Amino acid sequence: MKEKKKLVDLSRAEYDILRTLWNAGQLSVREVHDLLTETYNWAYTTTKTMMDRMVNKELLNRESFHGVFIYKPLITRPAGLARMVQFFADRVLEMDVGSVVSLFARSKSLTPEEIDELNNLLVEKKDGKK
Amino acid sequence: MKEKKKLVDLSRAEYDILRTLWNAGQLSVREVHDLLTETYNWAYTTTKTMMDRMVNKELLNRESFHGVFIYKPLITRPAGLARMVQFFADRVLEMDVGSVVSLFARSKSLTPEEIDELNNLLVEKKDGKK
DNA sequence: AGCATAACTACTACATTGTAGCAGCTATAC
DNA sequence: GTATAGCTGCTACAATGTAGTAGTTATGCT
Repeated sequence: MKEKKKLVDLSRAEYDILRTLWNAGQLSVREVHDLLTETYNWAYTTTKTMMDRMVNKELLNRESFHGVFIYKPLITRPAGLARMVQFFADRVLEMDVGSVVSLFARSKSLTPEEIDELNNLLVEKKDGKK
Repeated sequence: MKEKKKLVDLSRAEYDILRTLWNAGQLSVREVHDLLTETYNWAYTTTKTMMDRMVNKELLNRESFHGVFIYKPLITRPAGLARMVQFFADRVLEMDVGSVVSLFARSKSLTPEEIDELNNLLVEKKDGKK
């Protein structure tokens, strides 16, 4: 039996920060901030605080590169997605997660491997529950 | 021009409380608590606190009925859904809201009128944005 | 009728998240 | 070499998540 990886619960803000990092690979606070400024009208220090707390929670990792911190996600996109999809399927759409996951197949936003991973996480959760 | 109704941002917990009320029409704290106990393992007073704060925020209305408060939702289900759907479509699925709304047509969880209302709220938002 | 008990209510409290300012440090521009 | 701009650490305050306590009311039992 594989060790149980507990699914992370992400706030919407945390998810969006992770999202920019999943897309870009790694970014400075400034870069994340600029990318999110459309969505959240945060002060720069707000983005900073968020990201630093996420480092503490081990959602992000950071390394100093020539005097500036560069942040990387520590969880994969499917792992970050799993809870949100579960919630949305169960309680918003009130339909089976499978139907929702299949949407990802149509949007080009996840690779087949990622869809697999997502599916596993969701299935795993369903099993554990019952 | 109709007065602009600003879309509410609901936390997941608030949404779930509203959901039990949308289903039942009106309930006491105790009833909501019992229905949510599976999902959230809250203490009774937690449910109480949540619901009272929602009364202050005018998400719920309450009336004393024979000495016990009965709570009703003050916003409709489509109104409560709109933001969540928008977020999920835009940032999780990364596809057009329309595709997501159409899922509601297949799940029997919304009436056609509600789907219309939801669609209007979402379209309205899109217009305002651009 | 009179008290114990259970349930409900108001009030308070503490942790986390959302949001942001400030002060010190470094690099860069003159 | 000093002013400036950007980065960092630290602090703060409001809202949300989570819950305990104490007072009040209704109810059951004797």
